[in-house]
Amino acid sequence: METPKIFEPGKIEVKWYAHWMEKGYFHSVPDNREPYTIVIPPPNITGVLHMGHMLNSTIQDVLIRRARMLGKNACWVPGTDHASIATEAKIVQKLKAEGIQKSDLTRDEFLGHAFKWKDKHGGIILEQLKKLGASCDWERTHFTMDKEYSESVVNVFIDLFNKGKIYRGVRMVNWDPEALTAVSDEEVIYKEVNSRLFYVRYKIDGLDDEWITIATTRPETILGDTAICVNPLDKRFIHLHGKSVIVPIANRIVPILTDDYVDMEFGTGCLKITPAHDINDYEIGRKFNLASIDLFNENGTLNEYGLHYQGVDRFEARKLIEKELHETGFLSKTEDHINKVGFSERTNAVIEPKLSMQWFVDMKDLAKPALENVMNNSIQFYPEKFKNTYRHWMENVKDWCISRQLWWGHRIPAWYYGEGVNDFVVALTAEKAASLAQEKTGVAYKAEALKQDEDVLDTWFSSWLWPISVFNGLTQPNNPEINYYYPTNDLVTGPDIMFFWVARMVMAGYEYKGDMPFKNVYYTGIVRDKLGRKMSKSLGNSPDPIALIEQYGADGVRVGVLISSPAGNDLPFDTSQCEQGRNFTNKLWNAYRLVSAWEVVDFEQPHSANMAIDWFESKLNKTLLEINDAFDKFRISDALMLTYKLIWDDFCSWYLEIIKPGYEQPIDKLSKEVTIAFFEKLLILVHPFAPFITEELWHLIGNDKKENDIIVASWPNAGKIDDALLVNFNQSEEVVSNIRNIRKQQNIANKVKLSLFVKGQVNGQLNFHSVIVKLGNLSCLEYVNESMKGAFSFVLEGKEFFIPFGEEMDTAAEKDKILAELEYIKGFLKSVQGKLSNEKFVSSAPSSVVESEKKKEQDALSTIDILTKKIADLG
RNA sequence: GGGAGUUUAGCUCAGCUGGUUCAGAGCAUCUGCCUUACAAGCAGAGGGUCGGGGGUUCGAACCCCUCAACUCCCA
Repeated sequence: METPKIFEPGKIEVKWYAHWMEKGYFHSVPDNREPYTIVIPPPNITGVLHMGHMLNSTIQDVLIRRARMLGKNACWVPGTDHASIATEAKIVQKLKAEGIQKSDLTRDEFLGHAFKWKDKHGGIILEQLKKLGASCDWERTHFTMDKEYSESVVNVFIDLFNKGKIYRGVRMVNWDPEALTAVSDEEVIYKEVNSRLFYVRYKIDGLDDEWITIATTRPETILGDTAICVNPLDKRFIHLHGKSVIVPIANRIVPILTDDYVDMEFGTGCLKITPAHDINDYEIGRKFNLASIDLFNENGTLNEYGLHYQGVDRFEARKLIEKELHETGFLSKTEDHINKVGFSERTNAVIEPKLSMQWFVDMKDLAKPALENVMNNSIQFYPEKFKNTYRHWMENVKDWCISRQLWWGHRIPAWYYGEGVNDFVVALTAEKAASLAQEKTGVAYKAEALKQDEDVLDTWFSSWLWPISVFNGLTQPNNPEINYYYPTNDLVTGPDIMFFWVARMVMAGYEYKGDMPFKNVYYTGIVRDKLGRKMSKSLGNSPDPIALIEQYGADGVRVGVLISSPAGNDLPFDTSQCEQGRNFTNKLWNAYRLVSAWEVVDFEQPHSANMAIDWFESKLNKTLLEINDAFDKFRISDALMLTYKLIWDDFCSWYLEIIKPGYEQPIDKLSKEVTIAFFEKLLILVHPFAPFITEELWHLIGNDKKENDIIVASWPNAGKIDDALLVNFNQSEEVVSNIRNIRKQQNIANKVKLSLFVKGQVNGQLNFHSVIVKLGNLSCLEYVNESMKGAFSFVLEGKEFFIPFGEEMDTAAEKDKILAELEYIKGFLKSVQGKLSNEKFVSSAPSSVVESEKKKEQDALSTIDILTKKIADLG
């Protein structure tokens, strides 16, 4: 049966993935090989594959596959994250659609629904990764809420609490009124918004018709004012020091304070203080011991302190209060104003600073080794520029709010035995808690009488243990697996989760393993669309990766996403890149078709083939070194491009064209064998990038019988490199290009054979004589002592090449061309001689540079000489 | 407001310690070709004051100053 002209990826992808799985190639167990470990950044359990995952996972798979071929024990641990806020929101939404309110359910009922849903829909993304070819060790798939994993998380909480690094307290936190939970500082995204600045008059208490005007962007919080504040140096207000004002609407009397925090330039220079609803006001409130009036319910509506606005949403209340202030004459004016507002990373709701009782991790000690070991490159960042960002965060790290008012997640193991703020103990089980409580108070408690904290932990409080817990390193310390695989080698992730995740894994690594969690962190860029916009579900500008795989093949897509994506740079993605990737796989396919069709006959190897083999061997070895180097530096795109060019240009366009016998002619045995051997090496080099087609070709090309698979083939070692030969071949390429160029310019058909004469070849033939004859389609290649008249010519490396004219050639055009060349070279000579006649250059430049300039001068002079003669010859 | 980074061909990017690897690559474009593995291809070609200005140097894409634009991080 005829091999199809076009590579069809669909069927073979399924076939080979199943084969690899069946053979257990992805599965790793500790042995005496060197381990190479990557833990996947666990995607949300509810997630579907998007372009970011594509990029990220392809890179990881490339690294893993190459490591496997290098003979390392490669282990890529997959898994998913429970993603508490996102998942809970999804489940709440889904229940709502079924007419069930979360508030109508008990915690256990809700979790029942959640787990059912997770079992049904969770982990779709892992199945999608398989389509991409990801060679994860699926037997090791973990989920951050697995039993043993959860145990680690809870135990870490208990441990940090016992070490005094976790505390509970009332603090100003970022409240998400939509998700109804506190979130960490990192989960708040600040954006500039167009808002308005409201100027509101407050009457001075005890004085007749004396007013002071404040400026605020949040008039709805007036009802929570417990002071106003001016700068002590502000002359405008000195007479008001010590006085009080009456808060409009609330009619409460509050003091005028002085503090240099107040910016005299901003607004009116007079600030209202609402300690419950602004972090800066909160600080001033603490300083002056002010009362805090919390105006809002958890969902962002006003509570009883909102008086007649009770139950109204905060933004609606802003409008209504503006109206009331206006009607009652308190509002003196409003101005347009741009300010920064915090939004929830998850729900996009406007964050409400809110005072509440939460759990925190004290980060100071944890940050120390985490900062140090990144700065001293024990842990390497690629690209290095992210070290700056990392350092800045670490040096200014704030305590981490880890409690979330949700149900989906790891429940905080704190147990309350009374109503007092400190009436709790922290323990794994209620029974343990009961005995601890007894120890603490001297009173006997029954386990059932204790009430467990209702909150769960921040998702990242579990994912920061990922590199340890996927090997059960906390529940079974020093087990053989953790000892073998930890620290892992490379982490591949986006810079957007450097603080959420990377930094905290480093902290947990040093705290619990006394060692780094990984040696290298490769930060990928963000995948953007052609217009430079971030790909997102809401914009609908993200192509469906699975559809892309179906269209271009998994290999094509993998090559497409990697071909222009250097570390840390954004990847402006366009499907044309997948097209390029697919074309590349097709090129490989057709190279195979050519080689496989050659019929072997035992006869002497042509000289040109012999030369091509010598050359390509050197070329391949040299490029292999470059590819290895690119990998070592995490320059994955470069490694791919080097591989791409080695195959497309060097192997297909040059090597195969030289080797290839004439139409329906057989090939000699040796050439075919060597070509197959080259092809196999090339397939190995492409395999990390394009696993499916390479496995297919590997078998088609003859490895089927040997029952070995390319996925476990050995990465080649670079053999000898003959640099002189490479240089020589380069020159021959140029000769051929020049011949082709003359053909093109003179409209000489490729089929017409030409004669080529060379002047200036001192000893015998050109190295690649036979190659030039073949690729130039020459009838003869001869060596002469005199310049030829009536011929096209070109000059390379001091040698003149002549192709005699046919009958009617345009000598005038040829002459113009040479004249232009002459002009150029004269200009060049002038600049070189300029340098050489500059005494300072000659005396201060290194001698090698001066020498090379002198050589340039000589070359230019002789070329000018040749060209001048040529013009004369043309008449 | 503070900090970091980027700016090189139409697009995406290389360019290491200032000097023949110095102006490069891939894609795109243009021109010939359905030449015998591949038109998802082959062969050629044209594209750049290296963001602007100034300086240091015998010599600057590279070092310094300055301006501009964009991006990211933090508050």
